Amino acid sequence: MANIKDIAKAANVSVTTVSNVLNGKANVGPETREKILSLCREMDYHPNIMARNLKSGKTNTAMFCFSDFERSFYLKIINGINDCLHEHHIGMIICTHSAINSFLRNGFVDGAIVLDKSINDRQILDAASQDMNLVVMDRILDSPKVSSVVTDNRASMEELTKRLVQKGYRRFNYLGGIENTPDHVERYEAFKAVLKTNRIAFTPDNYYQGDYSVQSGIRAGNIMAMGGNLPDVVVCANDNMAAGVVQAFREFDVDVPKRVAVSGFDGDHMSELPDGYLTTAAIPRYEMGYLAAETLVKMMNEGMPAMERKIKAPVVWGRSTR
Amino acid sequence: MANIKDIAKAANVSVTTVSNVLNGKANVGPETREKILSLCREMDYHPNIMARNLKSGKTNTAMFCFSDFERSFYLKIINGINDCLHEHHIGMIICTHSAINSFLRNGFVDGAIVLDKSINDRQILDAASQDMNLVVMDRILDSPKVSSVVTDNRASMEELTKRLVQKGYRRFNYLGGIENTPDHVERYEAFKAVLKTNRIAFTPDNYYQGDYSVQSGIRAGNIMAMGGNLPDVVVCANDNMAAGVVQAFREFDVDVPKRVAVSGFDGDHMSELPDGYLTTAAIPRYEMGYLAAETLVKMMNEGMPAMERKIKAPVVWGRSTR
DNA sequence: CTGTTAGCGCATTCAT
DNA sequence: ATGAATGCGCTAACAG
Repeated sequence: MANIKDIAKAANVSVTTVSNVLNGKANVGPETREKILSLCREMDYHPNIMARNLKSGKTNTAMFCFSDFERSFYLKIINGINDCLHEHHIGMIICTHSAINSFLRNGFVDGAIVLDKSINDRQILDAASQDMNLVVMDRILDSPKVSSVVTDNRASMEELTKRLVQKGYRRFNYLGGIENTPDHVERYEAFKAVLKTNRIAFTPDNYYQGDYSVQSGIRAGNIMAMGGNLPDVVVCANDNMAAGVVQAFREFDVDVPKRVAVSGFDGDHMSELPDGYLTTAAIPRYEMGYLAAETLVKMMNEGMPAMERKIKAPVVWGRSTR
Repeated sequence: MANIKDIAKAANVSVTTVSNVLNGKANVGPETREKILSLCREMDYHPNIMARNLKSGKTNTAMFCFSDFERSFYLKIINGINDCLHEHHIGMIICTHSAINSFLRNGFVDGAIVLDKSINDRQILDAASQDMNLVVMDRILDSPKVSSVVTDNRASMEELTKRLVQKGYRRFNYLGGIENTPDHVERYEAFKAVLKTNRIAFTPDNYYQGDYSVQSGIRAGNIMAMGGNLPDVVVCANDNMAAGVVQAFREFDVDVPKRVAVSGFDGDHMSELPDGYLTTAAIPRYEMGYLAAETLVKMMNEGMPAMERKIKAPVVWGRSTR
């Protein structure tokens, strides 16, 4: 592989001149520039990135850290991140939990986007204190050096609930997720707030406790159907549970949406229900990835201070509601 | 960030000694070694990978190149690749078509796994001629320097068909994919060979032409049902088309599998059919990723010559067959 | 407009 | 068992 020295020798100039041409400096004569450029093409010269990085102290590479390979929506996030980074000519490396510590410290990357629950806040703050540019997804860190990109649970659930009310639904059941998780709290509170504003009754009887799993949705659906506690609509804290509820209702011959409507939250493809069936707040995965990357790039390139971005999940209407 | 010089100074030794300790050389006194090691911990020293790479001429990083972010099974492949590379302490970077040329030439990676149809054979052979270690997936290159990992279409379709015959199916329809694609040719030929061996009749009437899409499956299914040409089983060249056939049959109240059984090929999750419904040859995505990575690592580390690996897709029985 | 020089952080001879 | 010197390929002061 030809290096800059070879080019310089062949062109009868110094490496500096070659370097200047390569980096677009103005202080090079036109014919010298041309000669060097054509020589580079002829000799198939490509600058050695390692050397360039070593010199500049930067790598022009960002890392995306995640751990759950089961959820296909990660691919969409990766897609968004990749597109943005590529537009800015920044390389992307992917790593999982086990690799993060080594990568983060040895100057292999200039920044990272972290979406990996197995990495705790402490580790992230540690990395941030070493001047690593960081963006976390799906969590918020109380640090002025770490940006975050999260779903706007409140606004999204608010809109979903509002529109359900507008459609005429009055008797609501709510199937919550794991208690104390921010997702649960925010979605549930937003839901209750809208009902309250509309003076629609909501009692503890109307609340069911789930754990985000399809199973817990089935359980809750069974209980509702068997107990005869069938509302106009069951609002679920995520799609999985909504799928479970639908499944349970099917067993009991409870027509969805004629007898009871069902809504979810997430908007990812599921094997349980056909695409487009479930009314839900669809988290825009690609866009969130893109925005996370964009945020990171601005921090890396322009020294932008850390910021927090909440992304609203648009409501998608399916056949599970009228 | 502390560097090797800082450590050497603090330990009152030369950088050479520190380097030797870090790289596990034997020629260092035990107490000196301990002192240096503890100093590294104290000062939170991490070797600068860029410098190390520049020096060694290697990057210890591999690249996975793909382009289709819509297909969720890519995540499984990535998972397999990642696991293998990580076991060997090799970093992984992901890139898409647009980035490959720059990455491949400037010494940013030591090798690459390519699963991107928008990259043509020529580009790959070019890279190989520059001593880049390469593994291609889902295609075979006629080059002694490029390894390949592909699905063993013949063996898989053979087994699937054999087992269908064993189960008593005698009247077969076949729904083929796009003509001249290796996948189509290999699967179709294997299918026909098994029927022939078993002296089971198969005429052009029993062949339907599809294009791998769900739509083309629906069309074929409609034609079969409307024409009254219903066999015991429809063997499809992929899952998508099988899903289409099932859907068409449902419209015509043709019971699957009681009246007609249906089989597919691929084994990826689909939104059209519930998981576990379709009998199919399930391509082991994770394993193929892992094997591709393993092959690459051996080429990189042990100079293993290029090789070709065919991976059999195990038959998975679902409810679409008896 | 062009060249000389120094050094990024590290591994690797070759001495001692 | 330890150290001094050299250079990987490149960029950037500084000189001319």
